[in-house]
Amino acid sequence: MQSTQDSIKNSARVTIADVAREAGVSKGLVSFALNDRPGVAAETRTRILKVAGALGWTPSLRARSLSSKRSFALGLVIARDPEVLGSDPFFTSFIAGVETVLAPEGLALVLSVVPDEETELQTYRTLVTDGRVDGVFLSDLRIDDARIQCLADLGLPTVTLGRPDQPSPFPAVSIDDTHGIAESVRHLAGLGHRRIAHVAGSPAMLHGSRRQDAFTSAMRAAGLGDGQVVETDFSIAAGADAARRLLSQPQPPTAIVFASDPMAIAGIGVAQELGVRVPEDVSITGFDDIEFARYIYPALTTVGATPLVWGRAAAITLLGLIRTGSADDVDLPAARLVIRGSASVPPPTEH
Amino acid sequence: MQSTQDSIKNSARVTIADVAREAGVSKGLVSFALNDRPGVAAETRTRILKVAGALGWTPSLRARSLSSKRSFALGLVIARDPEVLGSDPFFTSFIAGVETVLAPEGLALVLSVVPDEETELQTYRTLVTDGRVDGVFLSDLRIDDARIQCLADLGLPTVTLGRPDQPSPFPAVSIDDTHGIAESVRHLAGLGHRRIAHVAGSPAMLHGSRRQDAFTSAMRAAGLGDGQVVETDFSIAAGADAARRLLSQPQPPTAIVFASDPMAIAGIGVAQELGVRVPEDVSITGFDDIEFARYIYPALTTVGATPLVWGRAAAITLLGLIRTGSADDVDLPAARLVIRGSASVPPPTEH
DNA sequence: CTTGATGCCTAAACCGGTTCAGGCATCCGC
DNA sequence: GCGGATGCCTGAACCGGTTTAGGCATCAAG
Repeated sequence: MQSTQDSIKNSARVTIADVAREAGVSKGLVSFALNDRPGVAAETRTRILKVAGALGWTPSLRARSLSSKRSFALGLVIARDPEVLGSDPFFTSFIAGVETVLAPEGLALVLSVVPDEETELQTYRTLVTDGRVDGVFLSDLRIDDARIQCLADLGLPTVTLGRPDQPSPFPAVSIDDTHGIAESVRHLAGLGHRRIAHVAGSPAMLHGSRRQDAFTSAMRAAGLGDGQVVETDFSIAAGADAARRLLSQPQPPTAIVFASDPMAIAGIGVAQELGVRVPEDVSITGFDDIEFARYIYPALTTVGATPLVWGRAAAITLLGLIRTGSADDVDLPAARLVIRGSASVPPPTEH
Repeated sequence: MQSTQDSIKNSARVTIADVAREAGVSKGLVSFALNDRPGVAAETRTRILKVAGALGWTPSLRARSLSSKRSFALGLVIARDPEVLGSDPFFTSFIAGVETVLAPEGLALVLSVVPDEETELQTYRTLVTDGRVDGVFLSDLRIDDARIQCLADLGLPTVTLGRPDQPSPFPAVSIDDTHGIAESVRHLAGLGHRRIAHVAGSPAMLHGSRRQDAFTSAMRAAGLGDGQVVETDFSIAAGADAARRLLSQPQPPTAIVFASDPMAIAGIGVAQELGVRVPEDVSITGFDDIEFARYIYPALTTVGATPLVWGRAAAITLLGLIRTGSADDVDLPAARLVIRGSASVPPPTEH
């Protein structure tokens, strides 16, 4: 009978009950010992641990999830057109940063890519009712963002990537991007540019409008007026259109500050196509310092973001929030300008 | 007492037991009715469903996971340097395609980004012992890929992206990329190029070596010898290096076929930096048709991949495999050449 | 009128953990 | 020597589903 049982056991999962029987204690005590909780004699605890190790016991995530009402996973919902998404390396790096924190803790990342905001809200609701995640990262903050209220109503622990423009019950992990934009403007002004334009991101998105404000402020501070601004939706196509419009004017700007690298790269492409030399005829700066920035010609002068670091910080903050119930805002070091070849002195032939 | 219970119930989850009590049947029968299983009278079934709807019952994924030993999630493990990963829009589009299948089914995608292969294998093991996923997508197939055996040993349902070079127990969802490379070579040969080089991807990766073979075959078929080949690791940096080496030769090629768009874009950058005009002095083709390809200058002639479609197909196949225990290989339409401005007739000044 | 099959349903075990009430010693102070 | 606190441990309930064994009618076949 026993040998039969043994051979059966081989194919079955080792449970906490097996450990308890083998160690001669109760199931409950095994659970206590395994979770480092007080109320277990030191000697008993080591014996239980030894037995568990010998038996090759592994906790069942599923059972743990059910009884502890946790899921040991974090969620990230991305609402973007897949086409646009692909060109933006932000998320892959961000996720890689998140993983460096999650993996050692045995936590998983649940990722959703959805087409629009309505679906996104629905996805959050599903994640909660399914108990799929213990918390989420909220990215791509928008002006008057409906998702904040939605997540607050759902009671889902959340960390926002950036500080919302509205009262938010959630900790924010932010990186100051206005500084980098200001630096770009100062850099260009210092090179002698006076007609500097800005290809802004979407004004509906917080980082879009913030960068745009930073641009205007910096222009004024430099005594260069408000500067021409073209608003886009952050897509490459829109960036290219904006560049075409700016450069086709009777008196085009001598420098363009783009709100993102993909748009800036498209801008360089448009300039070249129009026969406008970069940086001789027009200087161009970007934002993000994506890998391509180094490898196109001329290499892109841009503001270096650090999505990997951001991911780490956000993950650490979210874990803290989940475990302790509260977490402080985190401010990452401001993004700095990386000077390369796409920005130079303005053309001398200016009247 | 009842009103007290009612108010308590408000804050608690509606369980299958509540439905059973309200409908005047047993828990088991409710489960049967909810899962469309035979053995429930039609009238009883509708009554149970109505009660469940009225009570706002939602199945507990966690409880379902525990008892049914499924996790209702699929996994994707990506082993790449995050830096390299960011420039490659493949995965984001692929994931978006996967999501279109998963979301309506109420399934989730668990994503891992790991730094190296050893960690990747460990991640698969963890996913299995944790019962975190019901199946995985295996991407970036390598020559003599150790992961196949690992996944087979783990008994984890898997779909491979592409057909492995070894016996594999898993269904493969493939797209023929050799055709596109051949088309590229024929296109260039047709334009009059005779010295065509290939910047290959990693020879350790299946799609790298396959494209390289396709290049060589196509060259021979066109009567142009083997063609010069430089192997890389698919990184942008390596692509740039390769282009620099090729173009700095005494007799540089008049056309370069790159194994990926990011490398091709870097190649165009290098050419411009060296004062080599594209396409006048050197023609360049890529592979993938990433969004940037359209927006750089000159616009990239490249082979159009369809990662979104691939994601959909892979997800459908994996679901089929999980549900029925087997699935057939799927062959997606071959990737086709997209002709843009980066490839043109070779320079006439050739001796 | 039995026998057996079939259809509908119940009760209870089960998945594998967590948690809580309480039992029994032991040790403390008074 | 006694009441109470403390430490260690057990047993059982619990999380919320799925699944199986079996009970009871009903109905067709023999």
